[in-house]
Amino acid sequence: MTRGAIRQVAAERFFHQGYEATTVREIADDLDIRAASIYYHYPDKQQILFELIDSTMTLLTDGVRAAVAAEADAADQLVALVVHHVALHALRPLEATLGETELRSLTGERLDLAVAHRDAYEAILLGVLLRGAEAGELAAPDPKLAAYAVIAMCTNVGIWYRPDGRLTLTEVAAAYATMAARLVGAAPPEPALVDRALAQAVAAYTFR
Amino acid sequence: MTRGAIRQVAAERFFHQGYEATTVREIADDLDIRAASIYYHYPDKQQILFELIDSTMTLLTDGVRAAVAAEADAADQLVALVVHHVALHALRPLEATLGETELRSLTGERLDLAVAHRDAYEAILLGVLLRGAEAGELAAPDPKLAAYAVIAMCTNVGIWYRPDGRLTLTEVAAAYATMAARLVGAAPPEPALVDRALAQAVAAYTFR
Amino acid sequence: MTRGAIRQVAAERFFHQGYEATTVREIADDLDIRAASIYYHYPDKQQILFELIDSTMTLLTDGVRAAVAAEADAADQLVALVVHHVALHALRPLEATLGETELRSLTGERLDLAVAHRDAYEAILLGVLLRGAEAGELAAPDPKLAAYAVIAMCTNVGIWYRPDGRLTLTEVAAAYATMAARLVGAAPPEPALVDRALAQAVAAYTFR
Amino acid sequence: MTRGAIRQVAAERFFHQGYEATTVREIADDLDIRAASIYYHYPDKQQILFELIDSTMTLLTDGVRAAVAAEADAADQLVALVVHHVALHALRPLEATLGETELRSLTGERLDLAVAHRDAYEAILLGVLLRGAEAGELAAPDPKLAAYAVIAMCTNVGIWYRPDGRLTLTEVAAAYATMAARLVGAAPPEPALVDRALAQAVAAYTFR
DNA sequence: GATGAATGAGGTTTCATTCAT
DNA sequence: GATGAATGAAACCTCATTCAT
Repeated sequence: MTRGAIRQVAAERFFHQGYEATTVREIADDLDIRAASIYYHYPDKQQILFELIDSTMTLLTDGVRAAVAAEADAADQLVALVVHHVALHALRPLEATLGETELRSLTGERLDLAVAHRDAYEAILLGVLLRGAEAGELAAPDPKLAAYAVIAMCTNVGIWYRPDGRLTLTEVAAAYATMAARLVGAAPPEPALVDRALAQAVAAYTFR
Repeated sequence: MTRGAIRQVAAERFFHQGYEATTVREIADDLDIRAASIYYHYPDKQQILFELIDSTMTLLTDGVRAAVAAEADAADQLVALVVHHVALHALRPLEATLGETELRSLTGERLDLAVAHRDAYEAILLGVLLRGAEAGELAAPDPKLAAYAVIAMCTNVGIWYRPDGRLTLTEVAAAYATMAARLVGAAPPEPALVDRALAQAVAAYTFR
Repeated sequence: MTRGAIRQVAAERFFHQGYEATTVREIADDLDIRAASIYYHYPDKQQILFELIDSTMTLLTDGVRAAVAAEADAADQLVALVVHHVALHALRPLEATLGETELRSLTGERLDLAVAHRDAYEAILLGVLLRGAEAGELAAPDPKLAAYAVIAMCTNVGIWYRPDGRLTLTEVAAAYATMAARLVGAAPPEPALVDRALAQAVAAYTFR
Repeated sequence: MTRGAIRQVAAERFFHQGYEATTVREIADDLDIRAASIYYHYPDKQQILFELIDSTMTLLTDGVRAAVAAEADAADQLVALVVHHVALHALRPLEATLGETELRSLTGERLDLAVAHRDAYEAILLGVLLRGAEAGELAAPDPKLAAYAVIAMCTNVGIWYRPDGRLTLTEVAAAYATMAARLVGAAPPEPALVDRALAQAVAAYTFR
């Protein structure tokens, strides 16, 4: 479907050049259609970005919510969340990264929606860390800072991960789960937990 | 000096709106001068961005190199580096963040220079982690990933830190040093080490 | 019939926004059909305007010709013409006004036809005034100017008249007949004459 | 001055083609400058139209207000107003006509201002007719309709008047003053009154 | 009869940049 | 040092129209 194809190539361009530096004509050229045709499918350029950001955020939030609910301990919940976050950014780096880097190009209601979405996501992680701190399971110097740190380091995966790189996705996910766990004073996760969460995540975030 | 004032307000705009979304006229308006006047001081818009990025990267690299050289253990070197990185991004968030978010707007030789600079900086951190791993002091799952993770999480400070926020710069620096140390399997740093490194950093990165 | 419905809503839009500012899509939207469907019924957008203008001009010219022929005195002929003109613009303001305001959007042969039509209509009025002047019945300062003035003032009715307004159509027609008669130095018309002409006009210009 | 020259050629185009059908490029081409240069002088195309309409309306309102204040009888005031209105539309047909035909292309605050202006002008005429009716000097069938009729017929002058036409401006003004006076049941004006009002109007509305 | 999809042409506007003063 | 004026290039977006289904 043309609509999806437009989102696809737009994601590629937005990721590499940025939203502002990408022209509608470039997107059209990539698809061998004329710029005007883009406007049959989308009301404006920003809507393409919005749908990219919104759908990916929904995907991640839904996946993470389920993964967190499936674990009992805060430490395990953190691991599940990290594995999901890393997996999404490794499997769909284009779309996933836009939610961070191109948010500022949204305006008005679209910006409000995306920001609300992002805040809700951060609240999930913060909730885990706070409950873990109360239960004495986790010992981050400061839960809020730890939440920022974990999200920042995991989001970064989208920028350098390559499917054919030095490390497999499993290795990367395990490494980040370990780093995140240690960062908040918890023991490294059982490999089985990482594997289970990763299987879920891969199933949820792989398309086509 | 007008030249510095231009950099100042440009940094503000680039940080909040992005380089592409900022117009030369906006920068001029902020200074109550005319857009044409900008071109007496800078050959083009990109040069403003380049100087902002280049000078800040130099500042950080120089500061970090000295701080690392002053410590013997890899763990202490990591702490010193983290404190410096956090301090720069807390004290000069505008310029420091641009090196990450707006790099892609540089082109040609200016891009090459900035990328080389960034790579050199990452090499410092990676060197510390590798030596620490060899010496058995540090136990990151993977030094390269740990380097990425540490940089990403510390750079993020520039986005949320406020001088009048909930935590003092000392508390933030200590928290990040602790998180970074734990992340690579080391013990939390001595407060004295953090204080010493922070004092250096504040002296180096505070102007005017 | 769709063809008539298209003319209907187009008239509404053309009247309020102007021909140029009205899009084919707006017309289609008003009818809950797609823009492409318009082109099954009309070869192009201009043809809709042309038919609107042409049919209304024909209607008026025919009506006026008959009404004028039915009276003997120039003064009575003028009154009959004014009543018809006012009645058409009051009863069918949308279409009637377009002949004045949107003529310039026609081009080529369609413009020629419409202009010829308009000139023929003006010639009827001018003929009445000239014959009245010759016969000593009327005393306009200048018949040509009087013709322009009478048409302009009567056409204007289409812009403000509302069926549920302060004055009835009969009152409006009588007022304009009086003003037109006086303007050319004639006595105000017999009410019976106005009523007779108006009855004819209403019968001719009311549809559906 | 370029600003004035832009208004000048824009008026020409707007008058003949209509605002919507006129492109910024056409205006620029007429002046042998590039389309972008228009935007150094005007923030947008609509502002050109607005200034054209606004300045002409101000000119007319001021002129008419003074002319009306200078006469004692309602009949004389009507004559003065008609002479001014006719003179403006004869001397500056382009700008004067736009206030009628292109008002609908204004939007937002600019529309509100222009409409308020037009209403204020109509109120002047209506005031004269109402006072004349009360004093028994005038006998229009309906003052409000008479006001509409007078304005419509006089505005129309802008469309056909040519400086080198069959009639001089004095003759045209006298003819319209006579028609307007008769239309409201008054005697034709003294030639001296017409001449006096016309001299004022010509002085006020002739530039360059 | 109707329409989904596409598009050529072109419209308004923006913007970095230039240059004479 | 500064700027008024201008502009080439190009951006986003609109719109009447076409055509295969």
